[in-house]
Amino acid sequence: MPELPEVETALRGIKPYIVGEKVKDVILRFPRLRWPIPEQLPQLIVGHTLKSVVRRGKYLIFRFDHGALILHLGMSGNLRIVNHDVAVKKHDHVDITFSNGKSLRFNDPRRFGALLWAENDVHEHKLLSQLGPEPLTATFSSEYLWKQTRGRAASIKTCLMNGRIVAGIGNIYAAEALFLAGINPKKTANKLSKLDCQHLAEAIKAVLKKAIKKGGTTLRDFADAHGKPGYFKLELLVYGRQGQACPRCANKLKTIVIAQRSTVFCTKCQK
DNA sequence: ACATTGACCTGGGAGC
DNA sequence: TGCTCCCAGGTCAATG
Repeated sequence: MPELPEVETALRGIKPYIVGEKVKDVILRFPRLRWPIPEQLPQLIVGHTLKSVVRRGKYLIFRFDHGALILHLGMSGNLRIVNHDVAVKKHDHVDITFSNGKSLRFNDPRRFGALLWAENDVHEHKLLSQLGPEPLTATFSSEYLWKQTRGRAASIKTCLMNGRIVAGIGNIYAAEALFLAGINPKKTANKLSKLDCQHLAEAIKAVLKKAIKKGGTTLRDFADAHGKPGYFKLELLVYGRQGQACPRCANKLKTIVIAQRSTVFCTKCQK
């Protein structure tokens, strides 16, 4: 389920049920995700109080006084809040049970997700230390995008999906933002004008804000903390709409492959 | 330093 | 119905 708006939606859904609660138990049913979940996780956090949960890019960080859990949903991960005695489903790999009787349940069919423990400063962790700025902060600006794209031979879409340049943007929102900005996804990053960068930075912020407001995009398996699906899908302008009419000029939307990911765009509106 | 590709997984849908 | 093939929201690690 996972680009920035979906992770943000998951965060908002789970936070009220678990922050300030003490961890009662950790159940590892299938600890082999992208990397093995540390076996000693129960000993590390049982009895400790969850102080806060924050998002960084597509990662969620669960802070304790003595360290933090880093969680990534991969391609198919999902978090639910359930009462501790609710029957498990297929691919419910981990439960973190809290003293209020609620469990945070991590389901991930494809197992590209991750759950790791970081001592000390979590932002110094290998997975987080190289991340670029959050796209919804002032640091991510037209000027920043201009500087980052100078000298880059990769396509602009590849750059948007590069977490070292900007965090949290994936295949859906890269396509949507490029459409909104009227930029061909295959355009060499270095060839973007200053005006392109301005339009693109604005488009990224606009599409992410709107998606968060709508509660993320549901393709097939994303649901919020209560199992309720997101509703943004109907409003996607280009993603998944290959062969259909461009919402702006009615030209037929085309698919190309960029960096092994399918990319939908309008050949007339996006130059 | 940057760009590209392979690899890791399961499940759903299309086509035969 | 059932099989095979293709595709899917990510991104690290290895290679050029």
